[in-house]
Amino acid sequence: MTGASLPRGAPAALQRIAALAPLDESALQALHKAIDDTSQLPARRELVSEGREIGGRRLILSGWAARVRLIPDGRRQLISFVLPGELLGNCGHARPVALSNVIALTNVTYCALPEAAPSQPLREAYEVSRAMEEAHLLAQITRLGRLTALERTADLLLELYERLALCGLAEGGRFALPLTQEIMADALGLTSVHLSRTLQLARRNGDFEWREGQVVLHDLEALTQMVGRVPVQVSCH
Amino acid sequence: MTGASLPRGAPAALQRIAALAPLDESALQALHKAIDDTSQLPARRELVSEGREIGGRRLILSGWAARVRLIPDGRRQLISFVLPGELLGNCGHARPVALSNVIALTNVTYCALPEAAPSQPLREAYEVSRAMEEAHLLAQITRLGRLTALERTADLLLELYERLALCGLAEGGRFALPLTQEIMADALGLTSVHLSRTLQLARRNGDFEWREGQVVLHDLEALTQMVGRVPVQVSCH
DNA sequence: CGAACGTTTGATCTGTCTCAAAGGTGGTGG
DNA sequence: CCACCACCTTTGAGACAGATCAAACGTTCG
Repeated sequence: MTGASLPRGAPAALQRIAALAPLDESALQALHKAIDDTSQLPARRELVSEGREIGGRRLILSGWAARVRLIPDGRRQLISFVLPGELLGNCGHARPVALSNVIALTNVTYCALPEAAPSQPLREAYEVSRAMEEAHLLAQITRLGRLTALERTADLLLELYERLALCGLAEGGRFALPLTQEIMADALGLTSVHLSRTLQLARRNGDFEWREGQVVLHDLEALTQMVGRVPVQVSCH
Repeated sequence: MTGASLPRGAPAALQRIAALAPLDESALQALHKAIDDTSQLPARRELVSEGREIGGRRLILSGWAARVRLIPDGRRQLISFVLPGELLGNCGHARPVALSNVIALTNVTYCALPEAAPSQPLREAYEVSRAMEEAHLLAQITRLGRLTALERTADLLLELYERLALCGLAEGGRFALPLTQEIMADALGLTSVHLSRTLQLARRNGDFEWREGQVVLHDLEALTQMVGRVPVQVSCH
């Protein structure tokens, strides 16, 4: 088994995986073994490219990535973020093809994940992770389709907060958001100019702040109420 | 095995399933058996309700359904359509919870589907269907986030055309669209008033028409080009 | 015939985009 | 250590897509 020091980000990522499904000793062992062999990718580089065969399942250990769709005329839509503890290439069928590009938004550390035989606890964790991914896509759809700029922004920040909290990267309404406003705008279906104004409005309202890479959500309850948000729940035990 | 007459819609639905993955004799047999026992649901009734445990995998044999998200203040976003040959409750983990409501938009015929053991060809079909569903969600996100009203409408109609064509319900740029403009507007993130005007614009342009439940896409190539659409591809054989 | 429902039309309002320029800020090289 | 450059954020003014509110117009159906 691995020595005392895990790679950067590994504990956080493991925390999330372990929370998805109860893992037995052999599953944990397999994960530790996988994490022994990590890779790095600098910001702006592609992790996955649309239309190409998917390499295999990977786990993000640290850093932010995003699924991106490009429109021929230059417009760009960010489909979803991929955070530490979350998976890439988590498909079930043979020879899957990537449905979108995935790019590193910051420097990213990741590792390959082992295949899991059916009925192994690891398989269950993969499946639950996949269901959560779907839940995030649904949330993104309602954001873009029916919320105003302010609501969209608040809702997305709340979602990111909840997701980061799962691996201990957010707490007390605060977390690090290492992105430019332009990227965030592409996720929200807004222009960066309008996002800038929206953020100012939120500050004036006292709803939330995002400055110098740090987000502060002043009142989680109130914000959740304001955007009519329901927390993600994917399975019942 | 079943007699000569299959339930309404069954051949179309089977056509799509069989195209997803090569099915062996026993898989086809299992499907036929499942289809022997169909259920009906009238329009506007709920097939699945958000937050409740999912019953099991179901196959739509005929009619249209939709996944819907409701916002407390009355706004409504239609996440995706569920068409004949497509699946409901197609999840992989234990005790899954519904992530959205699903309502019947027209009268719907459906049947329960059997569990498929891993490595059974049926399992592969389920997985491919699931990947396609994800592809449709991504498409919906880019539509809502980055396309104009006219582009959104054209893009969605093209998608529906392709999906319906998979089970022989669309051909030559034409298909039946048995919905109200209001429902379509909820899918497109528009108001029904604006959709009405957008449809008129499309008619004037000669791009496409939708009257009395019938859609005509005049030039599939040109339309596809116009909205920068890439056809859905989910796996490579 | 009237009621319910869906579509169309008109007038007006507003949220967000567009284009352009001015400020920061951090990094790099001289 | 400063000057410069690249990149990000902010500000301003104006344009436009789409929302809103209201009413008229068709259908269909009891």
